[in-house]
Amino acid sequence: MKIVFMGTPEFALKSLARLYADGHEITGVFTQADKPRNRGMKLSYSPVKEFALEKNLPIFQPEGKLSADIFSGIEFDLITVVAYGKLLPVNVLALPRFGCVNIHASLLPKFRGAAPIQHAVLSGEKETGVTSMYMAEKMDAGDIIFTEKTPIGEHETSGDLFSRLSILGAELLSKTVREIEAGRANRTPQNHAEATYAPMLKKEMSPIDWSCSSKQISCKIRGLNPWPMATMELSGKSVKILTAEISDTKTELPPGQIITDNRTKLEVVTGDGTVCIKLLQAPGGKAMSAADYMRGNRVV
RNA sequence: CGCGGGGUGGAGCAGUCCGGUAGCUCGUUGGGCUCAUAACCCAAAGGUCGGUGGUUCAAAUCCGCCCCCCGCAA
Repeated sequence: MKIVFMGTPEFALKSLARLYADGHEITGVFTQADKPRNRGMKLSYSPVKEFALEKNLPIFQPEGKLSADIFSGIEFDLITVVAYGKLLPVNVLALPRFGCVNIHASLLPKFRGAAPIQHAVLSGEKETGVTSMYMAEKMDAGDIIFTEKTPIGEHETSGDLFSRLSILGAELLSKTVREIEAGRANRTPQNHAEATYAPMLKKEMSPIDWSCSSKQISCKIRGLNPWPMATMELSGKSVKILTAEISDTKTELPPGQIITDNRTKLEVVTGDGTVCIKLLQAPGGKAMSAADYMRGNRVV
């Protein structure tokens, strides 16, 4: 099958690599324009572009809105989109014979939008997954083809889920394309009434509100990891909390109160209990255990 | 040259502005105390202060260049 692949980050790379490995003819790879990134602000290629370069696939990096004429010189039966970062206008959706297929990292109709994985963790979901669908004009609102579920681990971060779901997503895309080719890909409309939205995360979400429940705080710490990370004030600095565990310490102290022996244990009172800070990262420094941190920094 | 923070015994930090004996909290090792201990007391080992060149009687500290780490930006 001749396929145009559209995607940008690491998450999409797994899918592209899978389609390539499946032997499909990738007639075009669309990815976001190169941007200055990272320390030094050097121009960097997206993971998808790196792969396309390596495999000598034709690369397209249109800026601004997509239009149908960009596709005029390309032969393709299907467009697949995985975390591309741009909306496809209707006239593009109508181009391919087999339609446009998208992999979305949630169990649609829940968590439509840019950050489905993080929001699944943030809201304390027991399970999430990946969905393949025929794309519609509205974002993530297309008819569902297949769904693959996976439980969210008790200690799992967004980053952990990202890597697991990128593989699940690649497998699901592989299966979806296979079934489309065989004419067995049915479409099931979403129940739009149950749709929820997962907007891009913001840095302002970082500070922890200790009046929330321990459970909510745990979800926040895991959901905002690896970016933008949950933070708290510690010895006058904004410190990132990498991992923490809900502890069973009983207390009448007010939320936000720090309980510590200044040596090994660092706990903070929440709305309904306490959480124990395990790994943290001070400004300018590397991640370290709470015990390491307390060797050189006063906490209370 | 995008902006900023940092590199000091095994760990985490202070000392740098204003050059002059390598410091703190831990850890490690040995000893002591104790019914006992991750607690307490005593002692010891462990450092080319990221590298390099320079200034100086003297550099962790001042100046030049280089390396590495972290954050911002997504």
